[in-house]
Amino acid sequence: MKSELEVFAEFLALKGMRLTPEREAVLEEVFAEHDHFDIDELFIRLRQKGQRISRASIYRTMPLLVESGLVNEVYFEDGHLHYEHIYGHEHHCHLRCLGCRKIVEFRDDGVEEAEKRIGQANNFEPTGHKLEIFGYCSQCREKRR
Amino acid sequence: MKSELEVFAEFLALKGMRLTPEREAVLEEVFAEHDHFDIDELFIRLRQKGQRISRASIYRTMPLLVESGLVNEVYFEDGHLHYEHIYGHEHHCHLRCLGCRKIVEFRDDGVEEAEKRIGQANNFEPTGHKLEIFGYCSQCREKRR
DNA sequence: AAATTAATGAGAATTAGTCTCAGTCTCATT
DNA sequence: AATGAGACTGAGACTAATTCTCATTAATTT
Repeated sequence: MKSELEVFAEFLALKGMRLTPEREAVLEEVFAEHDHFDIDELFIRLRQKGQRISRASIYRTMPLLVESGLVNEVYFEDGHLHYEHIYGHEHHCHLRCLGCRKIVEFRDDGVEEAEKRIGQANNFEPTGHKLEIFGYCSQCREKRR
Repeated sequence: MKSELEVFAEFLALKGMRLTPEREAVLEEVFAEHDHFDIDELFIRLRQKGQRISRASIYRTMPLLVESGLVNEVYFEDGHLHYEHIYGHEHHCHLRCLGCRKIVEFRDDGVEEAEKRIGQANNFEPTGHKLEIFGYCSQCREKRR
């Protein structure tokens, strides 16, 4: 399997774009931790590691990472977008606890099938889906009693 | 079945808040058309109907409508949130065409079951879900050939 | 009616994200 | 090694969505 760097390099090459140190730094940091993140977090993490990168470059790089299929926009909350890296991970969706805001990833074959079924029923050719289930985790359920 | 106005009035009363003419106008306009909308559209529609309401009041009212379960945040796009009224409608999710941006509503029992199943598997008590399926509608599929 | 409380509009403030532009870097060609 | 074309960068100006402030108004309670 190709490394994310290879994937990104090929993607950029195909678009006649360059793999610059800044883009590489963003890519690396995005894959450095397995957690959802937002632009500001990424900026701060990069700065802490001594990278001298501007916010503008991060904002410019993110859509490229999304377009190349390495990264996903997970949700919009607190007034800004949140991302996750997805390359190298099986497709998954999210459970979100309305109490503590914890997020749990899950995988479910039924949902994959539903995508196909619903696509057919509506004459759509599905390319993917995003499912969020809201609710309360066991701890928060306890507290609510 | 209660009217949306009754639902909203009860919700507000429960929170010690008032059902003002402005809040009522927003509520009414939200249910006046069955279509997704954003704040600005709503503001313009209200103005066109002669309502003298400020954007601030609309922004203040929307979270109340969402919290009371009458309205849903559908998605974040073009830099702002889009809403739909849901009270009185069966729960549904959305197919989104990546070509023409058309949105089609669908209902699927399998997804409802998946919600329960996934909740149980992860020790969550689900209260709802949001599923978006991305893809291409038949027209856009043609064009892409 | 007075006091209290909630809500409003207007516009200032904030914030995420985009855009501009002058200077830099890369790379293919001389 | 120098050149030129394009791609890329950072800094900060800009835009647009949303929130906040505050003086005023409206409703409710006393």
